[in-house]
Amino acid sequence: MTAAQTPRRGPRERMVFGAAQLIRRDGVASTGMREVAAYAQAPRGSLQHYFPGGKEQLVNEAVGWAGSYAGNRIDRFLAALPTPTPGGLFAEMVRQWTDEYETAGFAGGCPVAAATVDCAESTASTREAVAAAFRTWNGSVARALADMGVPEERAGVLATLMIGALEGAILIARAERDVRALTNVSRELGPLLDGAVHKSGD
Amino acid sequence: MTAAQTPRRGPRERMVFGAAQLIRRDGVASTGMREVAAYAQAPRGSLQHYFPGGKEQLVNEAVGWAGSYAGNRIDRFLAALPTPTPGGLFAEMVRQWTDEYETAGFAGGCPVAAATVDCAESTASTREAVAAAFRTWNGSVARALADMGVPEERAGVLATLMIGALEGAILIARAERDVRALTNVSRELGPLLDGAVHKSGD
DNA sequence: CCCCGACTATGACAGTGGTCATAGTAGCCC
DNA sequence: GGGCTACTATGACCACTGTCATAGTCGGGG
Repeated sequence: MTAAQTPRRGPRERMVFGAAQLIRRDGVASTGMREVAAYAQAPRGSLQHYFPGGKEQLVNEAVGWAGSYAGNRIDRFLAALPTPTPGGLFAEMVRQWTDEYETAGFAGGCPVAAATVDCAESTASTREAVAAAFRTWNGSVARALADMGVPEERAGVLATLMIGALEGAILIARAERDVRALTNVSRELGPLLDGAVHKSGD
Repeated sequence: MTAAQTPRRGPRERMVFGAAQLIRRDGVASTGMREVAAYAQAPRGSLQHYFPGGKEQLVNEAVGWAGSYAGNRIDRFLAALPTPTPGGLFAEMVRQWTDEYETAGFAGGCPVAAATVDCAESTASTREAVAAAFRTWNGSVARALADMGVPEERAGVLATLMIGALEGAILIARAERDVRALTNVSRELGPLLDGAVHKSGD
């Protein structure tokens, strides 16, 4: 999961990836450009070369990367599920985090959430990047739900519920250093989500 | 809701309150001590007098204040509800945020969430303060649910679900500058919460 | 060989942060 | 009044940030 473990990518992509990693751990403001370069094992001089827009551009790209990653992840979860159900998908989304927290500790949260908290009011372009990331993510989840038989108009709403509940649970889990909030939310929401399937006549 | 509007309190409390306000808007790292003093209309020299522990202490007290505030708020919501139900309480919790966002704009989020994102990994004492704040808040909600007839062992779990879903929805609403996520989560979770009442034989 | 573009390498700069040191004021008690 | 405590006031310090300027390296095409 660290940048050093994926040296195959070019330095530019490593820096975007590394920025996302550092942001989700320390927040946007506490993540320095020099730190990103060092973490990505990239030369400091490359920062201004690849990101002439400065930190703002780097952060926005990191957020965009995180949004795409989350979206793609949904498709992979779907493919891995033997019999896809909304609750099963949500359980997989949650499990990604419980797995990380149990094996790697509670160091990091969601980079999109971090960027929202730190930049929503101060940096307009980053706020838009965050909104776009949530949109991408939400779109993937909604599409997955629709494929499972959830009516179109409810798929988007439930996708937002899933993402929101997950983000909140991540927050609480990190604060408490306990995955309890994550497992709770998965168990409680599972039946509700499954109940939304195929009830078009509701 | 601003510090300037509540000049009755002493300077120390104004600074704690003001810190919470600034943190929830810009995050912990982007909130300066000088800025807090100016915002609270308190002398800069008082910072080191009242908070010898520095910024860490100020932030921790701000987080603690926010936790108590959120907890007390629950009791007031309960008192205001004609016929208290879990879903009704949750709707009130959500409405506090939709009201703020519709009248005052999307400038601020939850200070506890901001402190979690910015300090969970870097500052141990703040992480504990955040955990305590969530514990306080969760305790108030759980007690309210229990009073409404939710079995004790489920009250705590559902309280965490409510707080988590609310926090996540706040995040998304701020990113999108739209209360949609908040209203969605309230509508979707309401029936689920109400269904938990009085089912001790479940 | 030389030029040129892509990329790297550093040093400097101006701004800001939290914190400390020091001095000053106000009010109360003896 | 003297002295003590609570609080205020300000300037300085040092670490650090994002950004820029400048120069260097390297590889390929003319």
